[in-house]
Amino acid sequence: MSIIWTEQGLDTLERMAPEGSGAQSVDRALTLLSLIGRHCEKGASLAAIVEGSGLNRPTARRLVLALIRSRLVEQDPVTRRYFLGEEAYVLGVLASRRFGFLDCALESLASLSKTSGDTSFASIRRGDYSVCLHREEGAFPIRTHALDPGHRHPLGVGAGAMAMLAALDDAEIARILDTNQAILAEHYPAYTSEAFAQDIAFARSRGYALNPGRVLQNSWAIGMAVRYPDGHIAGALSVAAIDSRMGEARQAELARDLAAEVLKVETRLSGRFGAHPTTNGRPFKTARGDLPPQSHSTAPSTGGVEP
Amino acid sequence: MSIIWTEQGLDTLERMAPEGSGAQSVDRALTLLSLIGRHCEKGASLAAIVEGSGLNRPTARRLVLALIRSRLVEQDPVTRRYFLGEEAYVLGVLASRRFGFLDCALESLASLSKTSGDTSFASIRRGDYSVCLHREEGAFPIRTHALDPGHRHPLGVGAGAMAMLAALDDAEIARILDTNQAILAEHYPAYTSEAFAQDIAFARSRGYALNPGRVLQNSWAIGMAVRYPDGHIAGALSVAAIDSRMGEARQAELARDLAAEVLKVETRLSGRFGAHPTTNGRPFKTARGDLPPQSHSTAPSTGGVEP
DNA sequence: GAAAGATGTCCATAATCTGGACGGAGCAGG
DNA sequence: CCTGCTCCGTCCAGATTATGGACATCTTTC
Repeated sequence: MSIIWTEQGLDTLERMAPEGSGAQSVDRALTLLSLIGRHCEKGASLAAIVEGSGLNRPTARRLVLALIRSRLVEQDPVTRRYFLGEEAYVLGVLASRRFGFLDCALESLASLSKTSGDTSFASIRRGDYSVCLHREEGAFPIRTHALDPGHRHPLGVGAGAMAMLAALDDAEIARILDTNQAILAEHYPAYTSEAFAQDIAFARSRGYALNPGRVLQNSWAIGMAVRYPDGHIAGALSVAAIDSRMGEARQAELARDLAAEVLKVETRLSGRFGAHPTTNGRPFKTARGDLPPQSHSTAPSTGGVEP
Repeated sequence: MSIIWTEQGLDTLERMAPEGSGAQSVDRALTLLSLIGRHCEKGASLAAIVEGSGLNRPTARRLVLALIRSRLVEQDPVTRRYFLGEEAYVLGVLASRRFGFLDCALESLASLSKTSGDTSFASIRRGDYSVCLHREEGAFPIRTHALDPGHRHPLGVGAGAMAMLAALDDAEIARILDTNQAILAEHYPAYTSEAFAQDIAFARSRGYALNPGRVLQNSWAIGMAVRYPDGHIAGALSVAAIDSRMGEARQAELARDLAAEVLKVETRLSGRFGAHPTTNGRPFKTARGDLPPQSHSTAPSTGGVEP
């Protein structure tokens, strides 16, 4: 009925292990971890994990037990459902010294939702996907719950994700769309190549991305990308509302607010990561989608430090 | 020379796997993850990882590669050092819906450091250890850097950790001290059984824990535990200063401020987790130190929901 | 500029993980 | 109260997987 793809499935496993590079159980376990993260609100049942991972029950359970031993995952003793654990929180806090996008964005989301009355989101790119980190509700009573924290959509699907996609160069866009081809065709019929081309062109000319109800009918949204001081993309902010609240005029208005907040977030990021030009105070780009299992001397692409 | 135990070693591995419960590479990999988390500031070299884990290089590298594949870890292409990756940040954000201690504490840390001029910390309990999540510097020029984010000390070592320890019941305290015995003897000679008994008694009678320079000479601190609405411990706040700024009078003064901020944090936590009495809006206690590899019906101890 | 110190890699051996099959808990209905 | 169903957790022989000593390479040091 809905086009949404919440209980998203066994995509990652297949594509992930580039090729016999050892430690496969670890790969599988971490896939499960990510999967459990997506169900962070209500927890993941073992069945859901099995279903979502393509593994079989015993294997999944053994791996999840390992995650529990490390406290990355907890199991509700009564519901038997699996949740992210305390260690995940701790690691996140420690990692946020290098990836503080959400920290810098929260305030702006609050402001956006307050002035607009609609719901705003922060998303980041993770490989060829976009993950929602936070949803800030607005006061307007009709709210679209198309996107929950933890949910993941292919890059380009949704306003924030489209803003991030449109900010990339054409070659990479092509690669990403190609990689996600199968999933797009299966779960997001509204996102044809033409739709992508159109949305990308729109985003580039207008400066903001628009999702004209492609994921969920009547649920429109606009989004803008946020960049680290060095220019690479930190994430995106977006605001969603029902279509009747997204006419041309209001789009322009929201886009103005959005732009202002994006600037603020970038300023905060800059204050936090831009100050250490020589040291490693900010994330370096990693290899992208694939990851040819290391090549000592063939990583000049971006460098970790200054140009 | 220093008593501090920063580059802490191969303790976890040995004790962790309760006994042949499968998925051992996952255990090892996640131990490495935690280890890398401890070096979050400057990154971990492969040598440090090898040293710290007790594994050998090839194995460590293979496991770290698996972590990199999952984006939980990144490697600086030039330094070759390993850092926590973006996925760790994402998971942390998602987990923080259930463990938002630091979110609720940050503001109070800022306030504490501002009014006192000294450095304040937020720590949480992780098993039989205490992990520092955040350090907020004060204005006073002489600062002790005894505790960095990511650092881990046995429960009871340091003011915050002692506050959490003293809040537990005697049986559990005994178990914890017993578990940590070897590490304490080796790395924290100042923490004798008598010292513990004394500090615990002090904390319980005064309402705040005091570290009279036991970790680092002249570096004193006071700490107080913070609780979730259901009474179980969320973490601790602490303030550290050189001994000359920790006389009885100032202790009392700081303790008063600390108590006020602890109350605020607990109020925030309550607003965030207390509101959902029936649903799973807050973390449930997990099994403690060990974790007898699951026992379906023998987990009535704490229950996940309401009494 | 050569030694020392790290990092990354290979491959035969040995231990580990896999997954079909089984037992049990909780629940709805007759 | 029992039956049927679903979901969860566990076991064990077979097969795939990980292990770590030894080697190659790059970087730093004296």
